[in-house]
Amino acid sequence: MSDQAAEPQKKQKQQNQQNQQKGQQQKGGGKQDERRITPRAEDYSRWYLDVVREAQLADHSAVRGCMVIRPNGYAIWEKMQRELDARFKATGHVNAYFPLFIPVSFLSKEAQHVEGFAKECAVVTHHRLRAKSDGSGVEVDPESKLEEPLIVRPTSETIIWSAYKEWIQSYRDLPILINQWANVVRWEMRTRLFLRTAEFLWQEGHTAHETEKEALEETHLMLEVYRDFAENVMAVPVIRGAKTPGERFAGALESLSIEAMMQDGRALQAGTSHYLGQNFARAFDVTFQNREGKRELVYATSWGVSTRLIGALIMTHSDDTGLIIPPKLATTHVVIVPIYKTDEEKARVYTEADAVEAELKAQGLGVVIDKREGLAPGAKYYDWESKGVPLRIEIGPKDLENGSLCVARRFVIEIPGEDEKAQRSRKKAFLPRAEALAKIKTILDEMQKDLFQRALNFRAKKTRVINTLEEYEKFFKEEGGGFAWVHWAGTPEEEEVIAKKYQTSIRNAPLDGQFPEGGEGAGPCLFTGRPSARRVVMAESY
RNA sequence: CGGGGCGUAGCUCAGCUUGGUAGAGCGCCUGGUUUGGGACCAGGAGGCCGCAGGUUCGAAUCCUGUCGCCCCGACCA
Repeated sequence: MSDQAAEPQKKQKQQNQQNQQKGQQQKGGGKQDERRITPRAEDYSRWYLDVVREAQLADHSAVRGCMVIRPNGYAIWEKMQRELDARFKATGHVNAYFPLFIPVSFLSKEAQHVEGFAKECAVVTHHRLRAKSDGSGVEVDPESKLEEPLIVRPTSETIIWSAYKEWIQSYRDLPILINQWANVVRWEMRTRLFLRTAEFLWQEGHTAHETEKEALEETHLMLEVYRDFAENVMAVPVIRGAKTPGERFAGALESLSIEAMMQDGRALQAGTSHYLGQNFARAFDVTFQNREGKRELVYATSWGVSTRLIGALIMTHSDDTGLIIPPKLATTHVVIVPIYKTDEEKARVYTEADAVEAELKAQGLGVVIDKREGLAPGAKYYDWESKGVPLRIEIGPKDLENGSLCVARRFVIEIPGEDEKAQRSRKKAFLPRAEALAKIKTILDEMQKDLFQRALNFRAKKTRVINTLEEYEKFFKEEGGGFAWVHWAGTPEEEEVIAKKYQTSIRNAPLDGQFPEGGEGAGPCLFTGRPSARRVVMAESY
């Protein structure tokens, strides 16, 4: 046990030593020594951290479990916000803001809710510091103890429903369709940048409705908004479905999710939409007079996506060179790298680069000219590739002479067996200037589609309809795993047993229209043999 | 919370076993030569060796305590 635990450390140390030696032996050496990103095949989770670091998306902060989102990472989040917010508004929602702090007593008003979140709450107990008697700094002033402790919101259902109670009297006050952009804190034991951090940014929608039917429709509508965003903006294919009772949001009657497949075959829950029934209305005594004049409890939904989406984005598209940003989420679409030898060439190349920049900006594209001195063009290529910029335009003396532009795509769809050089030449094209400028947007659109198609192909390759336990075990233990479509009719207890045994879990029970060939219809549960009406998706997960 | 590991330059780490002038690579700064896939030369800046005690003529190194971080596990809307 202890040896196993020590193993990765040892490995890392050895490797660092080797790298160091190599570096010393062959100074200024080849690509191998310049490698800053661990290949996915070697260590997927280190690859992930390397990509985040090289693209300067985020850093670990001085606070345990919390990250600093750097400008490159925040720019992606801002784009996501803009796209999502427009979709929320288009479906009739408005934004508002509720407090960061929630009285402890609020949380406990909904029994399941408090049970789900109690173990990961940050608690505020005092409101003042005082100087230490030995002058060595400050300490909590015991005199300043709060009468009732406050928790830092892990989610806002309780504080929001305490407000809704004040707002709702009649069916005429419904529906309430509110979204909040906020940060929340969940004191997670183990964290990973973007995927699970103690504090994260998200949006949370909280709606109140007259009827169950209307609330359920809202739940499905927002799930569809998330699907549309994931697939058409992030280029991440997702499976929509219902969580099992054991995996439901604390306090929900139904939890819907979108699940995406990462490049290691594991599933990532990318968004959730919950039907909360009358649970929170009951907890906060929120009733309204309905059309028949009778008092009734309000029906609720909540739904959210978080900065975790950035993790999904990375693990769906990026490669061993670094980040790949889908064009629709990029703030910089094109980087221009000038190439020159003499000062005279430099002046001419810069003039052309400025002109190209202006023309592309006029098309509404984000453009940067990399005018850094003393960096070889190749170094700049690697730099921008690791940051995920979709397109690069190289402008050199050759282009000035020929009236051409060299347009290089960040990626092309792989052809099996193709070596790196061949792939590179497929990425680059010398095009007549006018044609290049006219085609940039088309190329970006193509790339957006290619990313989605590539992810879809990958998921298809790692998806299996499975009918026997032997096959199931083989799929996950020997064949690298992925999404297994199986029949399930077990209890929550049985679900836990299976999860422990195979390290897999039920991601969701997919909604209609998504079943793979041969995966439709009823059958016997894979684990218990009991009859099951439809298949669920099982996978290892993040 | 249990088990393991690590704190030395901005980053990755060596030095510690056997105490004696603080090191390497990358990065950074200056100047020059370079520039179509990770340039080179020369010069330079940068350290309370996590923190607090102790042993010693002398501590990055030995001892004690403490704080922090990472990994494995448990936990995880």
